[in-house]
Amino acid sequence: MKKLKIPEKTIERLPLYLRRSEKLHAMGENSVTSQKFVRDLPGINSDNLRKDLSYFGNYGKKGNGYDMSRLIKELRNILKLNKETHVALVGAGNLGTALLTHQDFNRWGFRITVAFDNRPKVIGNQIGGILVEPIQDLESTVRKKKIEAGMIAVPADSAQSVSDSLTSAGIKGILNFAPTLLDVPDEVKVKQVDITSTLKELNYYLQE
Amino acid sequence: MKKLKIPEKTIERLPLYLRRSEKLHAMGENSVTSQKFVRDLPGINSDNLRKDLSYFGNYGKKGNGYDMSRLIKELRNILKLNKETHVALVGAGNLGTALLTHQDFNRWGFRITVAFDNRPKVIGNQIGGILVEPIQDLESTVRKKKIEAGMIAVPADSAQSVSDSLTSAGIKGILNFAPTLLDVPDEVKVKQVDITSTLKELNYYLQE
DNA sequence: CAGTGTGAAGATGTTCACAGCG
DNA sequence: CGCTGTGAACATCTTCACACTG
Repeated sequence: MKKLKIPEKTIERLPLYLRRSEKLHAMGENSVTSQKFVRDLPGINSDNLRKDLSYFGNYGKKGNGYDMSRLIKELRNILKLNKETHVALVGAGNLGTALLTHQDFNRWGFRITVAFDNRPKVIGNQIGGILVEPIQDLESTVRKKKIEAGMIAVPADSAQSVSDSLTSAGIKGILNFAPTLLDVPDEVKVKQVDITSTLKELNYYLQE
Repeated sequence: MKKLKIPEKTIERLPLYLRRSEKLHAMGENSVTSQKFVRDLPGINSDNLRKDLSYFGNYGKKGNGYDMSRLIKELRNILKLNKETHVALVGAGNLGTALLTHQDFNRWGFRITVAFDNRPKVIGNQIGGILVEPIQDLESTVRKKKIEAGMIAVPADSAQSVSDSLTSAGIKGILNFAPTLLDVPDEVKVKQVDITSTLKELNYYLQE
């Protein structure tokens, strides 16, 4: 087991491993070898799995495999999914609504605590049990409620200004759905979910 | 200029370059150096850009930079965005609705031509100008309308069966929003858009 | 002579192969 | 003796540095 400097690629695979562990656990499997584990995980082989896990500890039993309940616990722990993370949603349009009503987040400790929009028609609505507040209140509310992450689901041209408000309110992570590259301070981590770009990428492969 | 074996990472960046070229073009810039081009493209430097482009041709003028209108044309061409790609959407829930009403796709030649759902309440509705058809009709309609790509926005437990229908109807590319790893024939390219996984990944970086 | 295009060096990520433990 | 954990070999991707051209 090595400490520190864990490859980004490894981190990217951890949620996948967690999902797979839970599935195997639900199927009643207990001791699972790395070989068996990665069946159905396209593009990942047993070496990848073993090496990835080895960065964090010795979770396997030699000659046996990995104990699913143990692995689930370890992965949730590594990904810090045991504590609740409070998330702010900005932009309560179609996508924002989908996110607000997406029940799956809760299972993983993500709680969308507040939502903001700038359109009078939308402000004051309850969506998925969350009140949509005016964008002007963003900074003070985020600060007051100790929100840690933000999701940006606004049109491209306002994404940067929303991002600025979020970061100046002290947010440390942003999930950006707008097709814009955000300029943020170094200590803020941004993950881009750019559906149109992904579709373009897919398109490249579409016509051999 | 080299031919073939273009790195995946390069392909991933092309949509970004296209977006940036269009922005610069709109700003009236014409000849743009690689240095200037990559300002605002976080994580990408001028070497990346020049090398990436060099896989496809010599688009720059030495001592000058790149001509934006030329570059836009070349990139659209490489990504095959000049022809229309017909897309089927499966699952007309909140996310599906967001996708159906997402105008941005059209700009890039993606046309969602048909939508499917299995819930009687939803079937027959028009969303974003598209009629939601019963899932039973998927294979025949997809075949008849020569749909090339599918978007899966159904719950995790039905994603694989939808994927099977899509591929057996001859689809060559899938954008999967369900948190499931799809098992598809080799010739089918899948791109995963897994919001919860991305959020978990972000969460890892969130606490120091 | 500024800035592209590109081999070569360096960094990061993956696969191999096997020592060692249960 | 089977399977993990891990150095070492290999492959891919990024950065460097500079020859070359418009």
